[in-house]
Amino acid sequence: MDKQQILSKNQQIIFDIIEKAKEPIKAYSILFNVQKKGIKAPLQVYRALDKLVEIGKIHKIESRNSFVACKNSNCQISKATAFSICESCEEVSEISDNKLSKYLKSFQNKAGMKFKKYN
Amino acid sequence: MDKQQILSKNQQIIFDIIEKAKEPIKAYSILFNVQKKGIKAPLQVYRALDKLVEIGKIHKIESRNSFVACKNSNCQISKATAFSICESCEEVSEISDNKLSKYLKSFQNKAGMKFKKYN
DNA sequence: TTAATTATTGTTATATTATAACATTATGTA
DNA sequence: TACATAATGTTATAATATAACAATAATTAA
Repeated sequence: MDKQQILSKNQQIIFDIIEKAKEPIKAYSILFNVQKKGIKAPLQVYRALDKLVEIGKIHKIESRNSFVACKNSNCQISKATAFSICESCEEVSEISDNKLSKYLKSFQNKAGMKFKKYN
Repeated sequence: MDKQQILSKNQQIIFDIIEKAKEPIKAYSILFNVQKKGIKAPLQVYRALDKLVEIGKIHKIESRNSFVACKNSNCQISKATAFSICESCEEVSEISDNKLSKYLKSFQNKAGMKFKKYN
């Protein structure tokens, strides 16, 4: 059972934006989206992002400087998290813990594509 | 057999710096180091870095915005590359292709430490 | 329930990382 | 040689992230 973390005002606003987004979203893009809600400065966004990453509600895609909501409902911070990123369409998807080792062992997905990079 | 790539002047200068460095090194730190050799602008550094990554001579550690020389002598671009990063001392080491799957399967190294993140 | 502590917020300025745009020179190839 | 491609040089600017300081809200201990 995950202990349910209560988010602060800014954290909740910013988490909602990230969760609604169809794809990884950048800090300054988030900032643009929340200005109507009174969040005006980059630091307000970055602080919320730091916290959300820390408690495992979101992940940072380092190679994209972007953030996504965690899709593995039972994702614990201590578990390994990995993302596959399509080189042509840039689609990013979180790989669940079970799939992870399979993916990495075979280096190949169902469509026969091989992975070059893990970020 | 790897086809030996001949590096251009700037590429060679910048690769030498990275190879000599004991740890991952940042673009602007490289810039500082090569100014005595006539490389003055960030773009000159970034262009060389891009090329060196492309041909597999160096890797970018995305989460650190840093660059390291490839330590796997037979490392091919298409192969998976992974780094372990110590959370306390920040030491970064490249994991060779063979070790990779072992590391990821067991999620544990010889000292009994488990990994939280793969960047 | 006050006092002390910790987390969160607000704000301005600035540091760090990376690319756009344009002009020139060198290198490889038909 | 002529043509194409890769590499270089330079100025300006875009994009990403943090420092430093002040104030307020929430939590915990006495």
